[in-house]
Amino acid sequence: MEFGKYLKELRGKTISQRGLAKIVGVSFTYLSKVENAVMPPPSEEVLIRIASALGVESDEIIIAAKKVPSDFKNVILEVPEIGEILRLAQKKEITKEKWRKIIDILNDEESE
Amino acid sequence: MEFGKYLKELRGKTISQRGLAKIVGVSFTYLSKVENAVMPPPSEEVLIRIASALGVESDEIIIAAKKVPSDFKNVILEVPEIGEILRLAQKKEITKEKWRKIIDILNDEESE
DNA sequence: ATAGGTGTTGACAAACAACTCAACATCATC
DNA sequence: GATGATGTTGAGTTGTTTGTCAACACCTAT
Repeated sequence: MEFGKYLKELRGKTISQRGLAKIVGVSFTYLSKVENAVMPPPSEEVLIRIASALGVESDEIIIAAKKVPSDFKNVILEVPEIGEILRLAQKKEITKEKWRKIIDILNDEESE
Repeated sequence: MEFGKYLKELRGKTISQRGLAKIVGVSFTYLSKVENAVMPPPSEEVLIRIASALGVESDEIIIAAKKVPSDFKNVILEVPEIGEILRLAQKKEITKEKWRKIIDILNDEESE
């Protein structure tokens, strides 16, 4: 889904462009252009403020904007294994089942 | 490790700034500044050309430049489970052992 | 019909990213 | 001590990001 529509739907139910713009600290004309894809999605800072204003997870909105959240970036750069995982996930189609197993391992408190 | 030093070491043994610059298609003065951290690391395109000129993996040099390789970015945005994995890896310290298990699962051809 | 609230559009701008070019300094070597 | 190969530095350039401001158009209720 395209970011503009995503934002428009998310905002439309609750608040006006001017209202959100005021809270977030940008101009409402800017929001309009973003919603209509006249302009690309905002910077991560602005996205985070939008998320908190609209009550959604900031990761969600940042990813909807097709950006990599910078806290993700930090883990990727620090943990070398992540690189290998990403490379594998890219090459082969990984089943839901496998992902579930993996997440189970990460969540497992016992084996520590 | 800082990128400038990394590049200087990598290049220094084999070739001059002018030599590398010629192959890569940038000015040697630029390389000098990058090596001395007067300027930030180059764009991903240039990093990739440097990698191939120096015979290293491009992911390695891109990560050394503290950037997220764009093929990584694609997987992250497409596979929602990755987000969850990154979030978990960020919160808790994950043991090498667990990472090994995970990579084993991803490599496992049998269970498919 | 006008006042208030809404969204859209065009033109512009500041800050940053990603460089180049000219000039200079250093060092080995012939 | 001139030549050539190397690395450094200052100033400027070009394009992209990330916005702003002024003006307008629409719709609704008074």
